[in-house]
Amino acid sequence: MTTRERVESLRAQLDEANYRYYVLDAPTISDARYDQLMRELRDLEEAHPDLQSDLSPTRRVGAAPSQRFAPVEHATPMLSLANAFSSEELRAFDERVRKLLGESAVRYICELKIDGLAVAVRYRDGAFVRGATRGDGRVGEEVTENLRVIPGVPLRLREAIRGDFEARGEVYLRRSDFDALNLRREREGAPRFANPRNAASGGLRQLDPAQTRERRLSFFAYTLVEPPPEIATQHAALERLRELGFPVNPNVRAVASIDEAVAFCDEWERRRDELDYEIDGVAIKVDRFDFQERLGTVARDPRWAIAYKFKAREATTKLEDITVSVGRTGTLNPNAVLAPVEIGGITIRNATLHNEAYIASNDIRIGDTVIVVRAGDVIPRVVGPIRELRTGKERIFHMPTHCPVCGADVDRPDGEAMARCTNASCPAQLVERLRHFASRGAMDIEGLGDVLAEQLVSGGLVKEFADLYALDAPRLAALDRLGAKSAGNLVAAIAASKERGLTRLLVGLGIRYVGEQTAAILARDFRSMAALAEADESALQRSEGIGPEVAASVRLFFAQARNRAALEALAAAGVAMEERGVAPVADSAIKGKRFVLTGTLATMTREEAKGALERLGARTSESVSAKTDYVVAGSEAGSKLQRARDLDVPVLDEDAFCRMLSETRSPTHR
DNA sequence: CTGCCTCGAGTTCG
DNA sequence: CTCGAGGCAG
Repeated sequence: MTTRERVESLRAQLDEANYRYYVLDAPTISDARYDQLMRELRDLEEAHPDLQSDLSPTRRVGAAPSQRFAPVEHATPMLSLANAFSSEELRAFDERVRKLLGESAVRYICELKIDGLAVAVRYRDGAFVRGATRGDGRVGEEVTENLRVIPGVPLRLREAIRGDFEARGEVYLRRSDFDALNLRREREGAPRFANPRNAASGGLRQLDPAQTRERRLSFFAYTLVEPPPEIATQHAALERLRELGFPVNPNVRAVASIDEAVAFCDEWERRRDELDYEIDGVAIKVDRFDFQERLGTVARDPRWAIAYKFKAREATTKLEDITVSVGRTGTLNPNAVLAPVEIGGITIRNATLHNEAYIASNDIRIGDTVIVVRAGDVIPRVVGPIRELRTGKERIFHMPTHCPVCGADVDRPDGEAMARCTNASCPAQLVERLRHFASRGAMDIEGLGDVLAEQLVSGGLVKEFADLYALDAPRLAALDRLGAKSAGNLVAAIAASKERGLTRLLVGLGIRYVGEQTAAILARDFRSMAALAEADESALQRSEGIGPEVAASVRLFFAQARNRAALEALAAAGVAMEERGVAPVADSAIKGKRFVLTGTLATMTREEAKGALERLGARTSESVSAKTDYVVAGSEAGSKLQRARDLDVPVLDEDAFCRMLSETRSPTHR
């Protein structure tokens, strides 16, 4: 074999491996073998400069940086699609198409709309010669060298088509590559990217193609420009693109009616999170090219296709300010004040920014135009700025050194993420603690929410928890916006809370590391506040799940004179200091089983379901693991249900769950 | 020491 | 719901 033949053979093997990996998704050689072939080829090319070629897989490492991106005129304009936001609009589109064509039924092809950047790639005699961004559709930017480093873009077609050939598609970044990229940047101290599309867009427009390569961009082709006559439909064109060596998205469906297209849209709007890349809708195209031609294009949009857009999950808006609030544990929480923006039917005005480190690592500045997402989790997040829109007037945020409410020093212990107000009687903390004390999981005082807590503290009526129990209706009615009737209801609710029992009282006190579960264990093992107050750290650690940190925190709470006095005042007011409530059933079929509740149940609240389970001796927890016995999934169950399936944990729907409850209960009835 | 598993804390809108 | 961090088993 001559050297030239060996070089050609290596290139063919590497191209084939690439095709099997990126297009067929079925690798046939190991990464190590691939690297070995690549090394041999590189060595041969270095030794024989006359054998070098732009089309060699070795060139995917990235050529020398270019000075700028030259404008490229698209011979055929890169069209945009008209948008539809509802099934009604899709049906109207279908009617118009059928009327214009005079057909009673038209076949469509449905393709996922990948959230990336559209590009055009040109080939001459089967060899990649030029790539360009969409630009405004008529003129784009030349990004040939950047596209060359994207493994999914074939450098040579699998058939050497004579003359010019052009395909179009989407450059995008997989979620997994996006996460890895951000992780790397975080380690390097570089700001995170807000979303995969921005990272891909920036990556493709790097002057140094080697930088583009590091982003690990991917590619899907979806358009064959100027198809030959024997290719008469879009689905045949996709098939052809695949044969030629382009990655083509597999989630495509040819349908015989608009109803099926609507079903496809609904299905993928539901399933969009299953994919490793982001999609923002579905492109619906008339399948037959002769029909497409007859329908033509008006203004900028073709009349033969429409883009169904999913409900938005993100939007851009202005970050007008960052305010700082004080939490019940004294944490200083930065909040984003946003110009109101609608995402998925809800208007967002505020969002948490967590802490100073989050703001810095995402490079968020006051005055920025920011991207806000509201994904599967309902709570919106500010994920990052659009740096291109900066004016230079943006301000970097710094955490205040003094509490914005009481003016006390702010402290941030080494290694901790949160800054804290050091004043234990800071009014803001008092309000938040009071709210927590009255909350559902704690003393459950109905009618005592954030507004009233604020009024009680600022009006000087409550300085510690016990003061609540001295309130009477006339004094409450003196507060703004509280009538005689609601004042009476509140007094009754406060009185009722005296009998909640030790667990809930412990939760309400807000001892660090003591939440619902830990409080329940402490109440179970120590039975009374007095016994708990006397327990030393080693006694506490004998309880299940209590380690040195929690034990020390509990000890510290009871060691402080102020807390002991507060507890005495509560006891004097008549608040129960022992565990109340029902003894669990001695024996039942589900005793000791671990349940996780997720989603919304129709016939009961999550709290009620939890109570019912606990009375039967079962345990509930918040996260699904291999130790979980059952997951109860209501409607709109989220990631926990997914995890249950991954771990093969039995899943009960509401019916099955109710049956289990009643069957378990009946033997204990007489 | 490492890798689960679990808990606590903070979170938005209507 | 997600993150951070404590508890605990191997």
